[in-house]
Amino acid sequence: MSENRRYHHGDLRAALIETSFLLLAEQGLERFSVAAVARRLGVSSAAPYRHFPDRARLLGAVSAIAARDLRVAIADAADAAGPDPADRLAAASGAYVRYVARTGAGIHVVYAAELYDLQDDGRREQTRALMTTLLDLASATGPRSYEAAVLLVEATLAVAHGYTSLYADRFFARRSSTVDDIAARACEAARILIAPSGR
Amino acid sequence: MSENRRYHHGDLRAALIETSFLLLAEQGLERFSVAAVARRLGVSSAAPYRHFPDRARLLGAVSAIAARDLRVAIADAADAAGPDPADRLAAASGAYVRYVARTGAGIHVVYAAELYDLQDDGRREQTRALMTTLLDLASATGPRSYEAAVLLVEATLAVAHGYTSLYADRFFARRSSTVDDIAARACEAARILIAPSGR
DNA sequence: GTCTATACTCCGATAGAC
DNA sequence: GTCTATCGGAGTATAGAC
Repeated sequence: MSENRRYHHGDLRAALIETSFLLLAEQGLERFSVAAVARRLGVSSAAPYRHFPDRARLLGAVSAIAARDLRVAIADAADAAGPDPADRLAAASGAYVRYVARTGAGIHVVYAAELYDLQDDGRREQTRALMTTLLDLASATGPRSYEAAVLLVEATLAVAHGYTSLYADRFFARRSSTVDDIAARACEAARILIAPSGR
Repeated sequence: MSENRRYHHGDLRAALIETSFLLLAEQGLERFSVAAVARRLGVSSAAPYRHFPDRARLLGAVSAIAARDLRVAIADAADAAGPDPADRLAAASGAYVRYVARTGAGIHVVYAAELYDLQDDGRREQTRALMTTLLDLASATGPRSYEAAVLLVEATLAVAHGYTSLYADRFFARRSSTVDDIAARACEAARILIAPSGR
């Protein structure tokens, strides 16, 4: 897996997506570029355009996979959290922090404004499934209306995304800044927001 | 105040900072460029470098002013919120949303990683004063340790920054997406986090 | 399917005229 | 203090050879 390996043979399309995740995690969406991905893979800057017509399509593919993996991570965390609906939704907040800290592909990538016009049914499906999973977790916490469930999902995501962004921007002091620490705090905060009086 | 006005005469340094805020609010830190600021002001791309040696220094000046104005906005909101310490700190969350939605200059600008090495005493002073104001508001909510106050400030900022980021990324549905709506929700969420049992 | 080469655009920054 | 002009570098994307 050396840096200079050529991808004459393998599946460059998959490798491009994989390396895009690495670069997103390392440098964020801000500095993401198709050219840097190609460089990292040791292929020419033109090679990616055989597999993706433009930058947005590559990011769209990354976005779809991120939405799917994020949904799975959230579902797994909810299942690991036990039967209490509030605990299950709160666990989604912690899972979000961990997934996005590891991959750099959070809401800002999944729902990136620059991908808004992109026609990509696979991505649409994954983003919708992600939101459905979150709404189901929220609805399970009580006899809430759809609007209330949306608000609760948004609050949970806001907490998770806020902690994740501050972490990515290196706002937290070194000592208390492991991913698991931040994830635990995001989870705890979400738990309080979901059911302030409960527990 | 037309687009084509020349700034031969006036205070270009101040105009550069002012226009930097406009561009940050319009396009975010991601797309901020010195060249675009110069273009907007109708001066050459070289002109800004008579007033700021490089891009980081211009952003540093913006950062210092943002920290100062944000601190004032937060202090004013706290005073308007009344005597209850929890209400006062929660009001900081709403003030953050409103200020950053208007100016684009939030934590990610004030504490931008790319400005970390910047030697700028004025900016240091403003960022420190901002944090002091927040820590004072947090400490007033109860007999907390310094560490607990830091955690509370971080939670308040995480909520505010999360809502603000989601708003900036156009994540919220059109209908419920006025700045004041989002600010109110951030304030309410912060209020719950600060004193879940209170009120 | 990947390459080299290239065109285009944008940015940060500098040199020197006025 | 601002200008014009320019350099070096980055990125997106395309054309055409292999």
